[in-house]
Amino acid sequence: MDLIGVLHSVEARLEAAIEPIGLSLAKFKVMNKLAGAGEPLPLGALAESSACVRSNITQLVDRLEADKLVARVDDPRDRRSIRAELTEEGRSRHAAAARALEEAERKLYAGLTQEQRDSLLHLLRPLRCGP
Amino acid sequence: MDLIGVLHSVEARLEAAIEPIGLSLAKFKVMNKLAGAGEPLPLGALAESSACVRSNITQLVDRLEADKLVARVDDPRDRRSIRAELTEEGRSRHAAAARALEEAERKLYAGLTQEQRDSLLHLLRPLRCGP
DNA sequence: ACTGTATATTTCAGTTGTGAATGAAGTGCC
DNA sequence: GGCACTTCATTCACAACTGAAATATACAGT
Repeated sequence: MDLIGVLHSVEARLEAAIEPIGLSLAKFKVMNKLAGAGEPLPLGALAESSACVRSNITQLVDRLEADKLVARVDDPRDRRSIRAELTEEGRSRHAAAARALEEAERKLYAGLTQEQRDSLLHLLRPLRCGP
Repeated sequence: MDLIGVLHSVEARLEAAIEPIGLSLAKFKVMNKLAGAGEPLPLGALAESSACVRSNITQLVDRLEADKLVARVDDPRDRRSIRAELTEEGRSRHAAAARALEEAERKLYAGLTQEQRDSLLHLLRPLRCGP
């Protein structure tokens, strides 16, 4: 149960790192996928790669669109599909947040040697996904 | 999978373990403190020991009260204060959830030796509560 | 006793998540 | 072509959280 405490404290630290940029971890994760893809992505693909429900992405993109960080673009080939695209402002805010997160992650792991980080991840592997 | 991802999946497994009992992890944690104290606790004390904001406890207790698992009792010594108390049903549901969580935790750690569990917790310690 | 000030809870608005139900659009089969 | 079936996104209602503002009570100091 202590694992959960660590989770929330780590998340809070990362969240705090990008708060001055006006982004949350949830918003950053979506923007990060868009930046990585380099092209507009369908909302369903975002939901799947984020391991969350579609309606969650709908609402996140709603807020990102209100922030003018992403735009919805229609897909001419499949009129059901709607793709999300980073705006110019979105790209620069994402870049700033990525730098801040890198720095925060560096500080986070500062208490561990590279060897310890590796064995931490190795020990965690058997915990993920049910038996 | 990264650190955050693994820890979220752990949380989801624990959540799933008590879902059949009709409890969430958030509700269980509050009830666990009440069961541990053995007496009604002020909502402010619950908020502090849960490391969350007071309004969150207000709403959690609202839902627990609607479920008839917890009751609000007035404090005659300080009429600002309201204390939460487990009902009979609350006590038995808490006991059932505690057993289910123990079992889930046992399964969770099944892939690791006792030695590995110890070193996992030891490695996680420096990640909490940043410098 | 009165006037601040601090404390305890609540209320409200907003973020992030889930799951069920809806509507719109593609796909396959007869 | 018409029908069922799936897939896409959205809407709605709710859970769990935060933080700001409101309310009620306690407890000073004067």
